[in-house]
Amino acid sequence: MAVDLDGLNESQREAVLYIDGPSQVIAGAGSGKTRVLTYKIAYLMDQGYEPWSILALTFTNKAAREMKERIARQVGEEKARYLWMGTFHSIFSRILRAEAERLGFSSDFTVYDAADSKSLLKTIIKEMGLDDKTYRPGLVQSRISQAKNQLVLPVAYASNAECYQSDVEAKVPAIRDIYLRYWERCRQSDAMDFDDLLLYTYLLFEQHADVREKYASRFRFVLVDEYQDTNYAQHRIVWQLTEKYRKVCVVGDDAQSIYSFRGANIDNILHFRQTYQEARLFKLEQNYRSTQTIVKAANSLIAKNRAQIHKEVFSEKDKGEPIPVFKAYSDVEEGEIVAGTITRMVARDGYGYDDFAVLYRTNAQSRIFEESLRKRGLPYRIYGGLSFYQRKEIKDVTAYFRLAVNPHDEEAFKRIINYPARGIGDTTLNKITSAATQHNVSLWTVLNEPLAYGLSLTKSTVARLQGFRDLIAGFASDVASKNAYGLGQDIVRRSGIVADVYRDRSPENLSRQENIEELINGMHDFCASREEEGNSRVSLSDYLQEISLLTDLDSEEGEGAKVTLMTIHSAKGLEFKNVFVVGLEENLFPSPMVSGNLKQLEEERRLFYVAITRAEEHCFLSYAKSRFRYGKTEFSSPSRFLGDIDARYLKLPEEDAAFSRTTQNERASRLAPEASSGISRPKVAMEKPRVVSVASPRNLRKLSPDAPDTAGPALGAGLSVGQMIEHQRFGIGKVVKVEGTGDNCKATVEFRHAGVKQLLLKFARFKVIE
DNA sequence: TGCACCCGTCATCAT
DNA sequence: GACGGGTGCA
Repeated sequence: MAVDLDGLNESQREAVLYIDGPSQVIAGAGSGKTRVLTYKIAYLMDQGYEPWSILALTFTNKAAREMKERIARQVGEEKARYLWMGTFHSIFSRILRAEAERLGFSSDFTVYDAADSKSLLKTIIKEMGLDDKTYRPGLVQSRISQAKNQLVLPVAYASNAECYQSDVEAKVPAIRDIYLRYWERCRQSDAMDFDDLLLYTYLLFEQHADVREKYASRFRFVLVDEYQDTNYAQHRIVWQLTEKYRKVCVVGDDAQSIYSFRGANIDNILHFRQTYQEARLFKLEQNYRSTQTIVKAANSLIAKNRAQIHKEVFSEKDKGEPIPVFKAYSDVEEGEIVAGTITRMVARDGYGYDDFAVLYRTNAQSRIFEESLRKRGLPYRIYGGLSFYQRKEIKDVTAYFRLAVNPHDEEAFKRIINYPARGIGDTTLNKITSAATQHNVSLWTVLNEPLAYGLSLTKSTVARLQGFRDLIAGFASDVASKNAYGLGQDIVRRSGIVADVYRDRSPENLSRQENIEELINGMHDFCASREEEGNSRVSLSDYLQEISLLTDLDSEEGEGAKVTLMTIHSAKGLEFKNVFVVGLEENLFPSPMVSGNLKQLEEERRLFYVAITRAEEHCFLSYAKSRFRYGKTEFSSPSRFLGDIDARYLKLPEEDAAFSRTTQNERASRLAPEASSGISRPKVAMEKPRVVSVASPRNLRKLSPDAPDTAGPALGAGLSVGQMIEHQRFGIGKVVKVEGTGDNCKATVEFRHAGVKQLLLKFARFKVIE
């Protein structure tokens, strides 16, 4: 089967067909980068590469999933599923678990998220008697993170002139000691933070030549997407894997490098050909996404940056309209303008709500838009900010999960040793911690024999500790035999969390109840889909691995078209018909934290470039003259970036037609022309998005202690012969038989394309469509 | 030891 | 506006 390359333009085709050695594809915004990657992977398989010998590293798991689906359409699902595709972090955590004992970790090691690592640093700083004002945990964390991204280990850090010297200058010389202790403590806890996932992968390959050779020869072709946002560690790992066979293709756009704060190094892409000297360079310059005006406006903006690879991005689509710049008098009015414009365009031009995105610099800006959209009844979804897994009650529950899988996990231990309250307070915990530090063992080890470690405790405290120990040990012994869903339910009940949260019906508790139920239901879905794929038992450990690297973007949630609200960073790689880039003010965008630093200022400009180039048909820019921040109203002036765009492509607010970085003349407080037409419209009553009924057990199962499992009608009761359903994997089919009750309820379904299947309703994922 | 309450502090972007 | 730490009382 030959891959059909007709859908590609000349330069795309060249980039796809070159597979003899290293190559670099510089892909302008909207130039079909993903297209090139998917075709190239399909072509590789066509040329005899086995799917499992191809490694493709993407920026988000969602991007990987979508790419896999696109490839599956070309080469078939049964081949595509064996491709190695995912983020650096998820792929390498898989490899690290397989090879964990080489590094002195167990294969069930915990992944510490940013909050865990910050909390551990706080503890260490306190233990060392350092002042946490000088040694701010956030600062220490970012220093250590930087070091790890540069592959600098604690010992090297201490003797590394550059690192240590700059700490001395910043008057924080003890960071090297904190780093060492933090490193040891993570190992003690059998835990890795996000940066460790890369650093230990590098060390694994560096210290174990056989392991490196194993993976270097397994992955005969390595592709890296968004290469402009890789850091040094990632760059080195790619080198370790490809140095010998030199089959590597990196794709990226230096103009869209926006993650330097996470250690991303734009030089990786600028200097790629110094690393791989024989590398071929391909450029994709035709933009298929946006109107000519949008592309030209973006080009005129990015031309103000100095360091970049020269390219001429052009579009042959419609010319399009000039980009309106809205001036609002306040942040609230900015929200009104955006909501009003969306309402108008939906009513007048027939757009759907999912054709709109509101992009901002900081998450804190989302609230205003949330309110203005809600006021008009427009459906929306916010990405980022406090994610589901960061909520307090969810962290409490998952701390139990983590401790069951890995009892040495210090952060999980501290979180729940006294939640729900069981009479083990700070005094006791401090005794345990200091004994653990003193003997270089984990908290769990001390808990097992508190008296042997010389803890002076009252009889009743010893009994309470024993109770907690037995509780966790009981869960731990179930990890190997029970599936994640069953054990998860068990844990929330037996730990006392359910009793605590269902104590009363206060609004906070109701929301906590809902969240915990959603978590447990999510576990059910997770187990069900893994079991449908043929895994016999899906363990709690599998579940934790899955969620530890999930991001907001990865969750496919909610039916119905919704307006997207997200930061520009999260919008990378996405596209929308209509985009609002909001908050274009000095002291906000560019961020005040970068003022004076040219390199960082250029990154902010690239960020703006990314924002504009997300738009296909219409792009809108806006700024507010005043904004409520830090508890008071602040006045602001328009962002200097507005002046960086060639005015030919903009439609400036009337009174600012002569806008050019000179001062604004203050007029009477009335709306800009664009604004008034938007917000004076009558409210439009919005139809709620139609939701089809979901016949999964999800809605029926409640966790309430008085009404365990038996609540709700028998499962499958809603399904009857003759109904049409849509199954997640088998597609549309007709129910021809329903038998059994409760957990054993089975349906026989004739699918249009997949044939006749028996579905165990307990596991099946489908919805009733008529 | 636990809880309620008050006050001071600190605010990007996120795998 | 949100959260953590400290305090005072049961």
